[in-house]
Amino acid sequence: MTSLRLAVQDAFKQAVAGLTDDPIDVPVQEVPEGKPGHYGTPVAFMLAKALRRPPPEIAADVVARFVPPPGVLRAEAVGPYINVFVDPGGFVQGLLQRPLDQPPRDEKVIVEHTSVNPNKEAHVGHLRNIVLGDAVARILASAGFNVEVQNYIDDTGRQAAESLFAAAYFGQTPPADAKLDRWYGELYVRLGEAKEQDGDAIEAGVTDVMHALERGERRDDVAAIVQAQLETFWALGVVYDVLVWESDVVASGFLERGLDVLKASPYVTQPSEGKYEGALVMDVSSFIAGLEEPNVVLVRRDGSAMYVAKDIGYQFWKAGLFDGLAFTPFAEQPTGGTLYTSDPQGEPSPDGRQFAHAQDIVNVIDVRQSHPQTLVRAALALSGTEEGRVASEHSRHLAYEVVTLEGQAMSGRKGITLAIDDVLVEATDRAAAVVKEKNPDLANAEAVARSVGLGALRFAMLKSEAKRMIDFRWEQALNLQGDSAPYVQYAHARAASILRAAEAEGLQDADADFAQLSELELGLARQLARFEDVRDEAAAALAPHLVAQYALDVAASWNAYYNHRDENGRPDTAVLRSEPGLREARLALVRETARTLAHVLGLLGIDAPDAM
RNA sequence: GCACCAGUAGCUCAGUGGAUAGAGCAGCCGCCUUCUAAGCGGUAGGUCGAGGGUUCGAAUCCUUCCUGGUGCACCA
Repeated sequence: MTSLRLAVQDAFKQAVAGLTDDPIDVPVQEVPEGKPGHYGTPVAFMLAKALRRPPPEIAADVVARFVPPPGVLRAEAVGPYINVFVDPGGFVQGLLQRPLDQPPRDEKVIVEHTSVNPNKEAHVGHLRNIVLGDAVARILASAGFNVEVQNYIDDTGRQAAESLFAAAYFGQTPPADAKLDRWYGELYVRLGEAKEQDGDAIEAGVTDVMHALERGERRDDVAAIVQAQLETFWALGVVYDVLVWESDVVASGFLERGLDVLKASPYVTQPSEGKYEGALVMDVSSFIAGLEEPNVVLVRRDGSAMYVAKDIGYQFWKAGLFDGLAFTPFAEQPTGGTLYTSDPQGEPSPDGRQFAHAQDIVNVIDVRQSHPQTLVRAALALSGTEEGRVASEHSRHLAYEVVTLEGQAMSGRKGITLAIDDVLVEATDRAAAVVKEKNPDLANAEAVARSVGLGALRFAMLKSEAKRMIDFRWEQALNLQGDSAPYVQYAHARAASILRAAEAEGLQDADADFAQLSELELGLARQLARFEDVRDEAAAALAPHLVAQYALDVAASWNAYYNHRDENGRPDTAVLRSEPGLREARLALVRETARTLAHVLGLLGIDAPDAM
């Protein structure tokens, strides 16, 4: 809440305190369009029962007792509501130069996202995961958290083995200029088809490669695929702090140590007879209600661990309960920072960096994995350790719905996909065509086209709630008008253009006369003032769509202000043609608008060009 | 069968206890003698899936039902 709204709330509390002894929460909300006042409260309703009087009477009483804080002109009872009127000039001034990020606080949160199997190129289904995780990480950082982004590399899984084996099976070696994730992905699909004729031999070969992977023998091959995938993620403007390889997690003994902890739990048993004879199972019925089958297998009869068991060790490590992984730099990321990787030859704290040891854990994984994710949290909670219980409570699964392709489910195995690389090219091309048409003389047209195309794409993935299904259609995903990133970017460019002209004219902020500002400016300023609430709510709910929707709101308010006309239909908000004094005050508001728009877009990982 | 998610304007979606339920797209009517029309204004369009309940107040909370999606392996 802005300081002004807090002050209004306090003043209401003071006024209410004389009427009742009970401490009462006083909500302060925006007054709807068309009603008198700017901020208001329905608190009179809440007092009605205790005071046994009608709300409008109480509202009048509260108004009589209300002492306006600085910046507030007066309060007025509007029926049962109590509304206050704000001084426009003071309000705008209070907004200028406000910090848009929370000061850093000593609370670490790990965001695990992407985690694409290292055997194929990423498609638009993965795009949602990547963009969502990246936006959440940015929002959490802005809300003051110490954020560590992890990308889990499942290098011992079946998929990686299949792609590597496919190359050998078909006798292929990658051409020098091949993008390896795509190259292996195509072979992976071909191998799937070949299984129908030659299933047994392929199965044997894949198994051999899986064993080799477990021994760490094909690490370089997998790393080459990971490198190729990273090129795509970097092109999206996404960066990571550390890659965590499954083989390293296993080799570090986290699996065994996790299992040792669990074996001491009363919920974990190894039946000597029946359906689960010889397996290690966990009874999760006390954690998950309504299960037909309360037992979950952690370790198979043959001694091999299930995914859930492996993940428990990884989650324990994230929470700082296990140590022992070593790290080494993997790459310098073009968009900033060193990317580290787990590596048996590395060191525990390279360059003084300490990984894991997080208080909060966010796992960005699609909704179909909700069940196994719940099992992992159940295992942590039922481990019988206090640390496990805490880790369970502080880990959240950010579940997002799947992306379909023109109504069809995507499938890497069947080759029904749309690669991010291809979508990026198309997005940039479409944006470039529009830039050329709208602004043929634009200096850095190519860079702007990239920002606009990528922005449109990211925005399409973020503007709705994560639990909403997305059907990818070109026209919608690359929409350059309406509810889209380019709409917001354009609003920003417009503001930037005014600021450039003002600078060329040598206008000085010091000449601003804020007293000349009116209701017109206040409307826009109130929109800007919502930012802190939106940011903190989005961080708490892991909900970037709130930020995206807010970006649209700010752009719309600014565009409405920009185009405003008086009763005679003449523009009455032309900043640079305003009277001196008013002109500079308006300019300050425009600067604040541009700053807010750029920052909000930044939280979504979207550029804000100064011209387009 | 059990569990989770969704159902709001023709379409795609915002809005999770407060004031006449909002936006984009599609439709219709306007606005560039321009601080960038990738924009703005207006108009039309809604039994907020259905029924019951809680509340001064419900799209929002509870409950039953309907429809659609997903999940319930010694896979991940």
